[in-house]
Amino acid sequence: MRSRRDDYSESTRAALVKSAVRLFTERGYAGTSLDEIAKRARVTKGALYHHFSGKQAVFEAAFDEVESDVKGRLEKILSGPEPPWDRALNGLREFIGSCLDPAYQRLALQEAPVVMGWARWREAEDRYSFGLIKQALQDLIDAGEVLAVPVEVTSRLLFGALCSAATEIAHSTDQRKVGDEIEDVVVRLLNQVRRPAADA
Amino acid sequence: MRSRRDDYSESTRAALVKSAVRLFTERGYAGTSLDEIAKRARVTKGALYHHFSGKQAVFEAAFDEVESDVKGRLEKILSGPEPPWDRALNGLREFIGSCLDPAYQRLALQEAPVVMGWARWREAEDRYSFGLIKQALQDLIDAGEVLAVPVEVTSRLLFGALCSAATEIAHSTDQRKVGDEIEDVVVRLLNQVRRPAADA
DNA sequence: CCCACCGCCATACCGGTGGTATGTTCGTGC
DNA sequence: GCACGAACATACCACCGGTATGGCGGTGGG
Repeated sequence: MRSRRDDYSESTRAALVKSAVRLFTERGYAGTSLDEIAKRARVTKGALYHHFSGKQAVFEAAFDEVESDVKGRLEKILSGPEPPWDRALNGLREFIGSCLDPAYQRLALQEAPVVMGWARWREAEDRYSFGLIKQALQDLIDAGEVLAVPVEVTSRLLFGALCSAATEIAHSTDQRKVGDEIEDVVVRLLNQVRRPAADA
Repeated sequence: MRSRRDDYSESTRAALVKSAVRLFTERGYAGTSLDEIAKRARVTKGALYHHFSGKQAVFEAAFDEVESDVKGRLEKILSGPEPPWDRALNGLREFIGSCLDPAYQRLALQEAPVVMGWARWREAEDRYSFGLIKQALQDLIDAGEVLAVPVEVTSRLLFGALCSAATEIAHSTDQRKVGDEIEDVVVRLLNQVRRPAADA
């Protein structure tokens, strides 16, 4: 049976992750010390090293935390009852919205490739947002909604474009305007590759 | 008149920058110490701190070095005698090729936003490759080659897509194949936004 | 009910690194 | 040829990631 100590342990671990997400978001990976992370979780570095193997492991836990959130929201939309094209468009908006979250932006998109190494980051992304985008594109092709394209590279292009654009939105003073412009351009491009036969 | 000491000074500074580019490319910003950079340039940390204000300044010098190379090659192509559309396509290929250089990829595209901070990186990029891409797109619009689109966000989308794609190429085993696929998809997309009237 | 055990966490300490302060050499201009 | 200062070298400090060790308390067997 689940003991009382297990509750305590999981609680402190969660507190450490939460603290890490916040500090990494605010000051970046290099700018935050393990002592700060531990302090904000009201423990010491000893506790931190009991739950994690090192600073990188703490970062990856924070990374998983943030990515899981976004993945959850995206999955809900992409598996909805609407027609494939609409689901894809809604998912697009949701993803752009997620990129505006400072935590997701800095942790998952900016620092993760540097901290975890590109290969490991790419591997992880396959299980998270990028994987979902790729799946959505594949579904569109299977449903005959868009022309056949190399899925891997095309979704990579789309992913990179969206991340870059979302960062631009997040830092602009008039987020609404820039966001609309980007959505407009992307949708226009997507409509170009849409199968004429499948037109509404 | 230019003294002998000025020659010496510039020489060691150049050696430091060259050393920094190499080590930052191989081991990343966090993974290389100033002592290593100095040692490879056959000086000590004291010399390094005489020429640069700190580690960040060394990185930015290395960043400028790498970016200047790419910018030089791109400018040559984009200001050539060919018609605008061909210049743009050639520039595109050249940029993708540049992204395959490990130094440009890791320093300028991956680590720079993290090390310099996104705002400062963006500012710098406006004067380098991104600025050229934006200019090239503007030229295409001015020449009536492509439909009018919001230049800022569109070039941002394009830039992000290309960087992401190029990284994918660089890490793939069959670079030729992936590279061709990407170029194919991008060109196909570009042809979609091309003004019908300007068709060859 | 008690006690031995061990997971959970705290404390103390080390090596390395970015940064600073100070010393030393040597080319340069008067 | 001499004083001056730029161009470096050396010595040192503070901080941080990581490790080793100590101790407290919940847990389970008798």
